Amino acid sequence: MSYAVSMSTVASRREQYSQATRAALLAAATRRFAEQGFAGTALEDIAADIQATRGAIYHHFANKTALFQAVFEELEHDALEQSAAAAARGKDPWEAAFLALDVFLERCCDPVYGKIVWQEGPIAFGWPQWLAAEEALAYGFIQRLLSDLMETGQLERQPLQTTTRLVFGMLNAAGMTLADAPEPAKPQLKTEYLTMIGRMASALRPQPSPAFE
Amino acid sequence: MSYAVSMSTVASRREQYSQATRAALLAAATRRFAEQGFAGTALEDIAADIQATRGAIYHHFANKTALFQAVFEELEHDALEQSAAAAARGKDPWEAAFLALDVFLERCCDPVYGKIVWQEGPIAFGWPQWLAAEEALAYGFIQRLLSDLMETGQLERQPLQTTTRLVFGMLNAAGMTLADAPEPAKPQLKTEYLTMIGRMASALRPQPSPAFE
DNA sequence: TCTGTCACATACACAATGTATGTCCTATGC
DNA sequence: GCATAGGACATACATTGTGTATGTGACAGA
Repeated sequence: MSYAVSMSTVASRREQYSQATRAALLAAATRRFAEQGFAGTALEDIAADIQATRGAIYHHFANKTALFQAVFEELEHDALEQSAAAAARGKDPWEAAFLALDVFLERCCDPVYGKIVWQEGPIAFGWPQWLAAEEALAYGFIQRLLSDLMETGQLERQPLQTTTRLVFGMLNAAGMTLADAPEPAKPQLKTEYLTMIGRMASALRPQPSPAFE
Repeated sequence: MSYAVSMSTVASRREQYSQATRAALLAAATRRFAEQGFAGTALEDIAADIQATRGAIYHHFANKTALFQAVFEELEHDALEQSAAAAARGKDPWEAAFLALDVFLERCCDPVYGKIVWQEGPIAFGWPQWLAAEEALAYGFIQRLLSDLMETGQLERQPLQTTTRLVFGMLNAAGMTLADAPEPAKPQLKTEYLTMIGRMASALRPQPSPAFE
């Protein structure tokens, strides 16, 4: 190979190896956590997948929860980026919200994402801390979308927190269900959730005046 | 100890003592699980609360999960009974649903119920098994309410499973939030959730002129 | 080539669950 | 009454998994 110095600063040989094992650990942990859950996964097994020992894990991560958090944040960060990109393509706040919703549901059809972020997340962190983590991620994103809708008068001015939590709860349900569903049933389920969530959210439009769109 | 007056007919002295410790274990476990969570509670501590040892626990329950399940089912069974009683007072399916919702939200203001059933439940059982347990309890109850509404033409005939999961998801969010909320904020929050959930559910009423996009 | 340090491996301490066994007390048959 | 069986626990032990402390070999810099 060539002198591929892709990193900003010189990536010394040792650093490269180190980052490679770290990435491998993340990949192995992702698979294990998705398949066996957080509690059901022993760090020993993750290390063995890499042909390493738990020492490697504890060198790179403070503890089991920190490892899970790294996995979690990587997945959720990517998903959020995709949703945000989709939302940006919307011409108005409503279209933005629906585009984001569509991408989100699509993302949840990946069982790894759905299981880790929506099922195992609250288990690993505990619900309150999971919600706290989400405030900076999906939850916060939803809140901003809803806030935009309210500010522009396209959504009835309801208590923002409560509205956000309810929408979040619906997405939660959708995500978990899609993550658990058998592969062939997913497309059908996805459109069902898309429609129904849309209907419910539309109930909060100022004056439903159905004659006009 | 004095010669206690024999209570019910066939309760031998040993059985009485046994049932008393079992009940005490349930009470102690309920408190511990609610305060420290499932994972954060050691069986040793529960036993110590009763001035007993873990042997007593393992005599009455198969394992830690079974103990939690007993606590869980006791709470959820009572809550469900109250909701069902409220629903029975409704004159039509819609009123029944709203009365049940009101009682449910009130019940969630008890942090013990909210924490154990809605927060710790999925943690202790794992989400899929938690949902499976709920199929016979709150989840199943909601499904019957919605099914009634659809059968009588008071709710648009939407996919029942999907609708149920979404409503369940909203109740989930409401329950968790109320369980976590500081005491003085609860009444206000409760009315907010009552209103908003009502609004969203009403979006599924058959509309004379449905708006389409 | 020497040395310090980084990336791990090894070894150990500890906490918690679950199981196997022991013990006392109560109910019951004679 | 007494002997015996079984139930309600307590005690002791095995196992598993996390987290920490210490050791070691390779790589970078001098």
